[in-house]
Amino acid sequence: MSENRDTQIEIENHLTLEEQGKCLSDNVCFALYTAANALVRAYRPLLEECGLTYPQYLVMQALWLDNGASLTGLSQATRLDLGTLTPIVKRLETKGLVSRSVDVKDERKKVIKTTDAGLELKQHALALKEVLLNKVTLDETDIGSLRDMCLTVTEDLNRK
Amino acid sequence: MSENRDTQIEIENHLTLEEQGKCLSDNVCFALYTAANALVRAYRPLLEECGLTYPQYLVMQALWLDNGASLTGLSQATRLDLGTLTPIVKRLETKGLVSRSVDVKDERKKVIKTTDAGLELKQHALALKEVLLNKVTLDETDIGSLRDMCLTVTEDLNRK
DNA sequence: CACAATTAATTAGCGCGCAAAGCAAAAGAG
DNA sequence: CTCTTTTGCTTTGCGCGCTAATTAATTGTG
Repeated sequence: MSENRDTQIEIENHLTLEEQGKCLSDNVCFALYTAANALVRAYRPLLEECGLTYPQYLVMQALWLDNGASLTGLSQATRLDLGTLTPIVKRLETKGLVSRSVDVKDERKKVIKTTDAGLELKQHALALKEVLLNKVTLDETDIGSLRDMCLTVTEDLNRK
Repeated sequence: MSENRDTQIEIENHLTLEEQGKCLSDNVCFALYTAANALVRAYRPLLEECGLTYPQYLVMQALWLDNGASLTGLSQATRLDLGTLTPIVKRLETKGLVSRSVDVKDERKKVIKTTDAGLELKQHALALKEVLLNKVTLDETDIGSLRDMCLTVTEDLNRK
């Protein structure tokens, strides 16, 4: 029985090569990937009220916290690539939620500012977070450690 | 002091409308979204050895566990939309890793099978998971609860 | 001061991820 | 057996997310 248990541990810990479980759900990677997709999918109908997609919502949140940020600044805040960010911010500009101007001190930089309309969205949009979190059956403590573990994973994977 | 503490709790628990923190990292949603992006990004160079993207890798894993599945079956296993899955499987077919044939019992269904080349990838590809997990500083227990919480979130958000 | 190196942002290209619309095969209903 | 409904898959359109290549402004160097 002790040997049997050792074999189990061996399988669980690193010998996942051959039959690492009976379904994809046994993988953290799959679970993480799927949860993020589910998140965006669940947010979609809610954010539609504000005319935003989830990534656009992220950018707006970053601007509500730091209005007038540069694209590079937004890239660091949202952890989105510049090549991803440029078209997102352009779409926000088209919607009249954001203004893009050239930084007078450094003409390479753009200054992104929320318009009045963009600022008006803040209350409504941030309230949606509660709607979504209310669907989740995890308690506050678990939510907190889920967040922290995700941040750890992100940091670990971005290093090197 | 007691009143002060109540205010704090009020802010943390649901009054996130006004200043819910100083940065996006305070949000589970952002943390989850970002971790999934980091995951795919970190997997990219590793999976390149196999000529796979992460979603393609997911489909291959599903097939290694259940060869001959239908598209709908793969959709349930991978939790990916059919509209997402069709082009992915076609690309796998183009790469010679998968075959697509019509189910003789029900001509609406497609039977997706791994080719010999697709089966040969299994050992190499599944080993990459360890390479990636070794970068993560969380211990086995935390990885397990991260996985479980992600699965819970997915289930919660997919309901209704 | 000229000139290489760096930095900020844009663009093109590819592969998702999903909603919506469409189509053909199968199952149900009368 | 016809006719509606359902099921399985495909296609289109749009918005990411990122890599790689490009452009322009700034900084660093001799």
